[in-house]
Amino acid sequence: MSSGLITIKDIARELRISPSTVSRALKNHPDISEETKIAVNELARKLNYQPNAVALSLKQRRSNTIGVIIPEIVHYFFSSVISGIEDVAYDAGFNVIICQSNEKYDREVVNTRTLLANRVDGILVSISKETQQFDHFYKIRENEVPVVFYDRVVPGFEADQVIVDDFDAAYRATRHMIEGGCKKIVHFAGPQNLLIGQLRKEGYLKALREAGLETRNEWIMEADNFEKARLAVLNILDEKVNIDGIFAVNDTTAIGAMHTLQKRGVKVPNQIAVVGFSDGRLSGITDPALTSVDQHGYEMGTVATEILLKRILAENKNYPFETRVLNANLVIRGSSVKEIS
Amino acid sequence: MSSGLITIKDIARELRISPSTVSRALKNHPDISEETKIAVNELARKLNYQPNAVALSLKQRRSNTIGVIIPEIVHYFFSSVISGIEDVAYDAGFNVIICQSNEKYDREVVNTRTLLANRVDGILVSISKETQQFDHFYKIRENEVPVVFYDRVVPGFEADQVIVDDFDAAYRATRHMIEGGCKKIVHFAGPQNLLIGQLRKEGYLKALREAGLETRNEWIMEADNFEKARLAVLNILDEKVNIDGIFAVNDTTAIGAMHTLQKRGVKVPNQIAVVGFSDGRLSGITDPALTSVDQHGYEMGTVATEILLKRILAENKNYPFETRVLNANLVIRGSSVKEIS
DNA sequence: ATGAAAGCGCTAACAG
DNA sequence: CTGTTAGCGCTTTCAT
Repeated sequence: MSSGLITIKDIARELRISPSTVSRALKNHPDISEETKIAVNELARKLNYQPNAVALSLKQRRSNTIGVIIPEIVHYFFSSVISGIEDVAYDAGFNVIICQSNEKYDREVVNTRTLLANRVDGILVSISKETQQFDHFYKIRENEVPVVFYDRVVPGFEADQVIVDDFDAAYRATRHMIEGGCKKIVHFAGPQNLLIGQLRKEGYLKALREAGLETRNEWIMEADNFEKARLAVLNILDEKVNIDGIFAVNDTTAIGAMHTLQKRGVKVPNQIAVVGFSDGRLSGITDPALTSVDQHGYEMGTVATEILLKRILAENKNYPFETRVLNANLVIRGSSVKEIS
Repeated sequence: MSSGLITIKDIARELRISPSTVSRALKNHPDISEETKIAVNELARKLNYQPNAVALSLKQRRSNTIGVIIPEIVHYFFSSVISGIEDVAYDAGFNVIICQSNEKYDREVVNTRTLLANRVDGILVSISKETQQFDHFYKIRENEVPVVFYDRVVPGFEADQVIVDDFDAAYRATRHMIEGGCKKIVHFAGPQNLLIGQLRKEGYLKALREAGLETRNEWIMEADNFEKARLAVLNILDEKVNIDGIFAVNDTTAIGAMHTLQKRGVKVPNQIAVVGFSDGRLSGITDPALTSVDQHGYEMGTVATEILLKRILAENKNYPFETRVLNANLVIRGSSVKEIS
């Protein structure tokens, strides 16, 4: 923090008035005469006065800052969320402190400490893949700092939440594959300690059962990134597991699967259809383009921030928690549409 | 900011000692007896005391926060940069306030004001595509807040900088195309008010000239996104401009070009080779995979932050400015390698 | 070894 | 209409 910055006192001294008068003049307080108001504002502009937000925070016990804990910025979905958060916060005059957990529990815990120490007015969290213990969130609550979970929530933790209807989206995605003629669909699943991992799997299972199709435990493989998808596909091909569709828990995984299939000469979608989840920047540009579920990251960011700000600004914060479910639409592209043969 | 948070006073009251003693005990000051130290630390832990970083900032005139101005988070390159910034800042105990300019000059100006108001200890900036006027940066300097520019710098503004050798990278990329047999290469250029736009163009031109190839003004088109690339390609095809290579200022543009070419039945790379710049997540997954320049976003973030922290922590900040040039390596993939015919 | 007091920049209740 | 004062949470001289 530079020492060069002008304070209200500097203006007061120069104008031979008291700091409080300057303060009031600056906020256009009715008590102050036009004359002094003009003098003060003029000098303030001339000296390029910037009110010290830190002092304000301390005084008002309100930092006008919200904290964000995000698993990994370098994902189209998450960076879209941040973008949404940023835009809404910015319009409301709030700053955003970003903390990456890098999908690590330990780091997530430190992140919450940092944000509390910085007296953020509220926190937006999507939990890491590793997180299985939630004391740190209870600590936030004890400190009466509002939290909104987005996308990856803590099961059973009462709080505002913004999620996508993962269950339904996975169900519809799988049904789409079935309607397209798939009968033996495997699922590349996410970590089952994350609710979204469970829900996407359940949606997949529901669609299969509803259609009277076979479900098998071996058809559910934990694979949630490019490399794991590659290995899983190699395994499938080597073991000659007979399948005609892959529903992946996210796009990177789906793309990893598609690549490996194609490298091995398997035709997508005709031999094996592939569907992803998240609809990142990637989905449009593969060949064939990837069918995926649009998760509306930007919207999730805006909605979560609106909910958080509402609670921050509320007189009485004890109104019931809200769970907002965004609907995720299936974007059908080439990777799932088998050609008529 | 919640009122529930424990302060040093609460501890003092409970222990019937003075706040100053608590403060000292907490920082393990030699004057304090072991006894009280233990008592204080125990109670602090028990009450889950978190030092108020805001009060500290005010007192120490140092916020332990750095500000980041970034054009758009939703780009692989920029989000990688943030990731690098985050990691280094985090290790040094600094927070990161992110501001998106969304490529708008006005917003960038507001961003600088916000960061100054929040008394960040330093600022990392990559200027927006729109920015042509630089008063706001001079204002930062007047306030003696250190700035480091990364990737998109202000020409002529004396400051620490971290850049990629855009000129050389563009030169090498173009030469690679020439060596692969291209003779008529067009350039899809970025905004020429950005130094990187100019440098990439100049590198391209140098390679052509050096090889004794023709250069034409019509071969340089301003196209720096998917859509503009699409239109530019359509124009080329409709006008039957005879070319055999496209060097694009970034990957999105290159991919837009490739797609449109392929849709019109043009073979990439055999009829027209395509090379991008930035090496995002996208480049590996197109078909053919895109040859591109790896810009090392994460490294740029870490290096820029290290340089900034060094200056922030320096006793005397008046040592010469540093310009760090990261070398960008060309990643050769299928889109530029013509098959032997 | 501990406490009292001042001050970081700002606001607001209270007093004229 | 303006000034005085106290205080937000913390550190740091200066006393004791």
